[in-house]
Amino acid sequence: MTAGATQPVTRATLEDVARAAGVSLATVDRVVNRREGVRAKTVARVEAAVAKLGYRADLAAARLARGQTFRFAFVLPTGSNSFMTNLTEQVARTADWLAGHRGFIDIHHVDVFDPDVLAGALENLSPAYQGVAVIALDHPRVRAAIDELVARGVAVVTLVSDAPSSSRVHYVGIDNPAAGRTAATLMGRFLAGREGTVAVIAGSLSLRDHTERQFGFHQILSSEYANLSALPVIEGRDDSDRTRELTAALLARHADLRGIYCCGAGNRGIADALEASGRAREVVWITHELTEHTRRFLVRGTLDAIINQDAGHEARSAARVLLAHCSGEPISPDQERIRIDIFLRDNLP
Amino acid sequence: MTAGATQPVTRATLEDVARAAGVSLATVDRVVNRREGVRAKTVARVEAAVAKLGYRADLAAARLARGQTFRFAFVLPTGSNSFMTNLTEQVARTADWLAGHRGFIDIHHVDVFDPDVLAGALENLSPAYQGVAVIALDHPRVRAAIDELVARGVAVVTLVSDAPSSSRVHYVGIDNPAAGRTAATLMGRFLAGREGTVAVIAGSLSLRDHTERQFGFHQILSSEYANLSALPVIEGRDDSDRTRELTAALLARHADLRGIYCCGAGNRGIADALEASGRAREVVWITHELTEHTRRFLVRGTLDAIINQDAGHEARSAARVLLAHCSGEPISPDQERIRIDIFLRDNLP
DNA sequence: CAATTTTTGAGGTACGCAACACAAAATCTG
DNA sequence: CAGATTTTGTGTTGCGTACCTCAAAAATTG
Repeated sequence: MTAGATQPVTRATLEDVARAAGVSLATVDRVVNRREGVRAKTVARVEAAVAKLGYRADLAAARLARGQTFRFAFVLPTGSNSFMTNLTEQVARTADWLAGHRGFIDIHHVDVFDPDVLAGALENLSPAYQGVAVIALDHPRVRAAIDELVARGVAVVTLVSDAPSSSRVHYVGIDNPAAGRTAATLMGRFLAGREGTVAVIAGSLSLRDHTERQFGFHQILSSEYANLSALPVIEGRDDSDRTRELTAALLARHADLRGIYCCGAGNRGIADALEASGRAREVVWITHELTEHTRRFLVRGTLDAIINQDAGHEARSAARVLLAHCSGEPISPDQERIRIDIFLRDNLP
Repeated sequence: MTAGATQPVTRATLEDVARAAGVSLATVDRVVNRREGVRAKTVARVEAAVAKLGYRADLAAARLARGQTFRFAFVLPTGSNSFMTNLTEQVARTADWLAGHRGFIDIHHVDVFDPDVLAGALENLSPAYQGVAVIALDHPRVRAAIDELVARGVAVVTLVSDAPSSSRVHYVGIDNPAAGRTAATLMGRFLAGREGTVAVIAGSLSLRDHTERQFGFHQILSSEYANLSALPVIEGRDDSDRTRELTAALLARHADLRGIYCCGAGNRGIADALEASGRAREVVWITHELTEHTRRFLVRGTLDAIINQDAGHEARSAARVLLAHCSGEPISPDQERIRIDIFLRDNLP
């Protein structure tokens, strides 16, 4: 039958607590906001009343009274691959949402692949920002720039690509080595005992996320799937044309090529080369990031699986974390953990 | 270099808009809240000012001024399998969050597997609720109870299990046929051409979600993987002991059993039987819902993949949808879409 | 143009809390 | 017990919006 505690219809206010505890509003305010100058005995009385009435501060009223506003900068790449375009749009949507909560987001586009340019952008950021989200590069100058921002009291979160040795307060993104391991397990299981070689294509090995994925991939492939041997990593520079040529060469050179793992962009080139070779159905191809292109390749059967990070989730999470950090609220780690999504043809969103 | 529009530091208020449009605060209020009695020309002037200043209502202030509070009921099963226990906890956490936003959630536990009991519970729900989230059963009486609630102006969302023919405003959960298809694709690919039989274990075929998963699974298995033939569906009633015996019998009877797909609960029974048989590593086992148990089986290698729906996401999404619906705000479909997660050993959260 | 209707303005209150000033009471000190 | 100190109470203001009343101005009508 219907069970479950029924709560009061109206919420208790600070005044209710004051009345219940037999003290004044000011004293209750001192207790709840942990200001000093209240005897331990009185604190206990107030806290008892809070517990008894189930008092919860009205966040809307509190925010209004505090009257703080927040300004955040999102530093994103100028580059325009599908994932980054999508991420930018998701950040814009998040900005729209934040605008209703006294928060403003400015999007700054810089060449995040050049450490000096990126570090320079971070150094020149207006001091008006209370928080910064940045697609980081794990480079000394960038690290120093982040550390300096943090030292100035700015909340910095890294987005998609981390700088773990910096003092950023949070990393919003996936565990890239784990993503690589996931790809390797899928590859190994899809190939189920067949012998041959597997190619790994990265955008650039100077990108921490690509390197980490590649590392995770090799780790599992070599330890668990002795039937498969990995070819040396190829750098496609996230460019479709270059990647097409490299893939075509691979296919021509290695008759025993069974799989391709691409841990960066340039997927259109791979698809072209695979389909041109006529071996699209027999070669297992696994790549990252769900875009309109990769979706098409997956549906068509050229692509076998997509490892994805949800850009919308990342944008919202970064904003939430910055907001929570700046207003001293806790975050719920559960909600902010970015998952490694696996998409097959059947579970595409 | 650093580009990107820099926004004003302080947000525009209603007064700013009034000043800019050269009208009074009252008139601006009439325009933004779509009250009547304002000339079209004036409306246009005000709207121009709103656009120019980029005015956005301060949600905190608006909520405070409106002074509305919301009461929602979550109707959850009394049953205590791991997934439902987790869901209940996630709903409790969500309630905690909502409490800060003038919203209250009462959790009602009922036997959702009995249509009459569930319908009765819905019918007897206090009229004080503006919204209800329910793990539905697609049954005429339940449907009627939902329709009546909706007719009374209550926002109803179905959670985890849908009643598509009812007039609920939203379904928070995964696409179950697609989940079944996903499991089948994984099964087919992991078995990569081997011949044999595959068992399907459901909780009960009277549960819409189990039926739908099973349907999706068979659909793909029969059309794409001719090497595998599915055995008749077994009903384990989500009970570990019963499922253990059934699984043990399956293993004994079918030497060519290559895979097990479980679209319900009772996983501990399957694990026991599989491990006792000594065929745990060779039989591909795929199941639903990440729990402490299934996680253990996956890490150990007995279980090969988990199809999951994120209970935390579902609880939060249900609350957000109800809140948005009751306060007339739009929802962002993107954020409310519950994904079909695939977990392998490597991408466990 | 006067009478009527419509539109606009001025002003107020309330929401729940934060933040502050200052006075009153209680407690402690020598 | 006077004086100093700590603790508590009273009171106020403001945040930005919603919603209300009543009067003034403007537009429309006969």
